[in-house]
Amino acid sequence: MLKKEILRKKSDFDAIYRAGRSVPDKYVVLFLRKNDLPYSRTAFLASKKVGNSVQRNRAKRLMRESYRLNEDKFSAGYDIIFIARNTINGRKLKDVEKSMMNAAARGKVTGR
RNA sequence: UGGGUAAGACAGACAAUCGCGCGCCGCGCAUGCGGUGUGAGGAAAGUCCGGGCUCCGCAGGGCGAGGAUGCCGGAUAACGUCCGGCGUAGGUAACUAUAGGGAAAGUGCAACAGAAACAUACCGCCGCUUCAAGCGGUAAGGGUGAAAUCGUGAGGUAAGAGCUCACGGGGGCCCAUGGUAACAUGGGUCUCGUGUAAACCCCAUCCGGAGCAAGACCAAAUGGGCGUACGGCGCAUGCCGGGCAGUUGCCCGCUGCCGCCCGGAGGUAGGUCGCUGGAGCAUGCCGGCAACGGUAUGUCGAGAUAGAUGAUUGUCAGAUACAGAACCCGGCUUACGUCUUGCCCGGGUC
RNA sequence: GCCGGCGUGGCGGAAUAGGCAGACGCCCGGGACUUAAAAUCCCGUGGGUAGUAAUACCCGUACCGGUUCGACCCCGGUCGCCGGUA
Repeated sequence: MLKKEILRKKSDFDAIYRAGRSVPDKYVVLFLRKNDLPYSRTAFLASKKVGNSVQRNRAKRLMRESYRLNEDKFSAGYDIIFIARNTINGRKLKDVEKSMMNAAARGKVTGR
């Protein structure tokens, strides 16, 4: 994942939360918005509700890995925020991956 | 074999495939690509103490305020930490805990109860005047309280009282012995009424403040400010003049602009440094009961910036709790899985 | 990451140089008034045990210890919540 593909500006986050759509699922919630760029940008978040720093780190890693394994299935040109829910604790990669793809399909960002 | 107690170790390993941060090498204008090396903890946590480092303040020194610490000796860069002792408390024991200076320097407080809480006489007892009652003596007995004039026995007395004596207990002072010391043991002598300083306070020692979001450097776009280049009138939209450009070359007229550009400053977004080689780690030897110190040899073990260690499968008998570096060290405290060893108490067997 | 503050019944909030915890207001429950309700007035209101009851005892100030005769208060530690800081 290249550096330019990581969301980091507060203005970008605000734009996505304000103008984007949200798609909840069992373990993750997606916020997404078209960005008019030839590539997609992503961010992986886990709030303090998820748990301590070890649990938050693991949640983000599982989401990042799920996205990496399925990156080719996503359409380009979207800003996507992946947010972990506290139900993610103790889950395996396969569960998270399934939940993410489920949400992505309902958000209509897969295809191609 | 059951229970207890103390000390210590580890924190899954290996293989395969996919993937991540950083360093180095090669290729490439570059985004990058390939190779190779390396990559979280014993608590990384809480932020409770102590230092380094940085900025601010400060001539040097002293006094004061405020805060911290508080048996003795040692260790250390320093500490409220650690080690070895002493006293006290708990435990059958191994062992553990300990903010443990000063209450005859002063002040405050001690609710309720009780006569009285720092000086005191309610009941009682004794004596006298005397019917009750009053006056005086008394601290043995009763009663209150967390706390009330040392305990037991004898003498003594009107009744009593350390008033006197014996034994015991506490405290002050002096002496001797052991110990660097705290202190311990023994003797002599004096005297027998509080508690609280994690209440104010006194004494001794220590402390300037803020923190890596400290701080240093580079620095875009847009807007604004300054300098240079444009004058006058008007509060101002504006008006007059001047300059430049366009309108075919020139003049008038008309239109547009009053700058573009340049210089330097500030410093936002962003970036670079600070950023990891240090009171470092490992092993051996020497000194010390120990904490620790000295010395020799070897060695370099994260440095991210939305934040890098993950996923899947297999094997090992089985398998992981608490938990993720964010400037760096020394401690303390708290959370927590497994294993080893010493010691203590009890039970069984020989 | 760093720096501060707070924690008391169901709720908001008192109690403070240590001495009867829960004042006061709201909510809630019961009663009066009313045809019924609202408003108003009166009473009750932390938990447990024993008791027919009056009442008695024990535990309760986020949690765990310490100092003290005695702790919401003083001291140490833990947990949770809130705020500030680029």
